[in-house]
Amino acid sequence: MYLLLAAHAHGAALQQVTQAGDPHPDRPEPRLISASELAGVVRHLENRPREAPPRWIWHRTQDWYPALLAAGVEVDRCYDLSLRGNILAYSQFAAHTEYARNAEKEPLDDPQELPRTLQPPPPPADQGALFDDVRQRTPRHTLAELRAEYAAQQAALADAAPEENKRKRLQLLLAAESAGAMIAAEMQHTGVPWREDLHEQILADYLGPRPPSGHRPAKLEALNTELRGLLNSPGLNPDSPQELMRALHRNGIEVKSTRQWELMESSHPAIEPLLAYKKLSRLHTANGWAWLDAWVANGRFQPEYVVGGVVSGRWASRGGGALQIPRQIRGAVHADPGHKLIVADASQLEPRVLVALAQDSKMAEAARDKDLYAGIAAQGFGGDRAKAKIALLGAIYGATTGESGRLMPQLARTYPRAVGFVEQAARDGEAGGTVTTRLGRSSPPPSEGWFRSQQSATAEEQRRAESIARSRGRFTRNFVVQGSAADWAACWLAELRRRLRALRADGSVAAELVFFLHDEVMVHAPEAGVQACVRAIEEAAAAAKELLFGPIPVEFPVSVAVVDSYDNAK
DNA sequence: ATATGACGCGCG
DNA sequence: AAAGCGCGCGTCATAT
Repeated sequence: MYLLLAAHAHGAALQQVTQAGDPHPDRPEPRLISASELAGVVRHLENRPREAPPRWIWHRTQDWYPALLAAGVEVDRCYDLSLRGNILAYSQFAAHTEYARNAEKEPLDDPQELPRTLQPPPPPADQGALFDDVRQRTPRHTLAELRAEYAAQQAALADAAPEENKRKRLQLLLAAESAGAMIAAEMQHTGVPWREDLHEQILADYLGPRPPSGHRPAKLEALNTELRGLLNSPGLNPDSPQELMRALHRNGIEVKSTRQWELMESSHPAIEPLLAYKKLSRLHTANGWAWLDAWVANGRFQPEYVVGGVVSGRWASRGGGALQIPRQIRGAVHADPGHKLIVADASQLEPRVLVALAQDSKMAEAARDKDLYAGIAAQGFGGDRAKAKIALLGAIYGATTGESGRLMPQLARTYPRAVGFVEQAARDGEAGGTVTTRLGRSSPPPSEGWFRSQQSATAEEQRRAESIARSRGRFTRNFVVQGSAADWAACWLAELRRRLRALRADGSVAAELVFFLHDEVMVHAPEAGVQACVRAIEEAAAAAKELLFGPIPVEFPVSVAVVDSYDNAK
């Protein structure tokens, strides 16, 4: 059952449609629901006995789902038309379709002009009078408009490239992306279990007692005093890179920047306290008491995840730096009493994805090892694991200089297919072309300005043009691997959500997904349910591999840690 | 006073 | 040790 949900004057409008997007012949007429009724109606439709839950079709999951979750209502499935539209508008698998031709494509160089086939968004259905003026200014999508959009997307999908299962892959990507949108809202609603007392203890250990706001903590103040003495700069503010640079130069420390690694080249006695200051200062400003006040409440850290926030398909986040929780404070992420944190990580995901994409059977042999880098080292680098890792990551990122660049020929000799694959992606990008992930997410085309930049008259312009082209080549080279890894992770996450919901539904395990970071998930589970969850995580990983690549001999192992505290996970 | 960009550093 | 990719965010400095 496919149910369209659109904002309406005082609530929502609901309409049953066919899979293709036509009004359903049995019940073609829309149904109007007040905002206060909505959660109850959705709950009812989700829980009808002996009936499969509906597939909700809405413009943006973020506009509807948070309010439903707040009312205690989860939904099983949805299509997020906005996210689907963004993929379909660019996907090379659907480039020939009418949908792609009609989509308003803006170059992605300007983040303000992300293409939205449905723009602007309708306001949340449950917002009060505060938003009334906004509502009047932003045209909302009617049911008819949403239905037309959905029908157009379905038509594009039906018309997508059939060869090598590309259509199926694209369909899978659209479903996984929509599942991701639900998961993002659910994880934000649940939040990461966060012990404020443990966080405060960590801060006290590193920085001293909490200072009045606007003041440096004791340990930072002491280091600052020491620095001022050692650098003969009584008024120095080490937080100012310019001041700091001048003070360093006055003392004969000739650095071009104040970056850590450059400072470490010097053996001046001020360097050690300076690096210590920078480290602690970072903790204080990024994840100190102010952060705790702003982002943690009632024992939970509830960041917003932005699905589709990265062109490669990775998620971004807003608020609290959710994707950068530093190791220093991971001890504050702590399971509730009687619960465990299950932290699972897809080992060496991107290199394994490259193996599968390139169908490099030689590298696949190395990937049979639990430690892929060790396998590569044994085959082509005289057992030197560090070298093998640097070489392989360099191939994925497009390293040209340094050790990584020097190791490339050696890697290419042993693995011509894998290296050839990323080289081809780089050449496509350098030529202004587009590359596509396993499931059909394509890189944005270059802007017109990019093509203009490639037309050069003078030798100087030519050099500049080549540098810009190479930079784009590094982007597309990385895009296919990072993006296909994101494809895999999206399927992993969606499959895991399905399994955890099943465990919850049969009453056996009340486990929740609480965190996701590119190739890592965290599940918060009652102790008795840990084994079932670990199984679900591993099964979901195997399912994701099968969905993307079918029965190929490449493993995607996950390493699972069952811990009380996140800092014990790795 | 507020917006913007560079820098530096956290994460994968 | 950083490098080659993708991000968010706090700070300082500068422009408006």
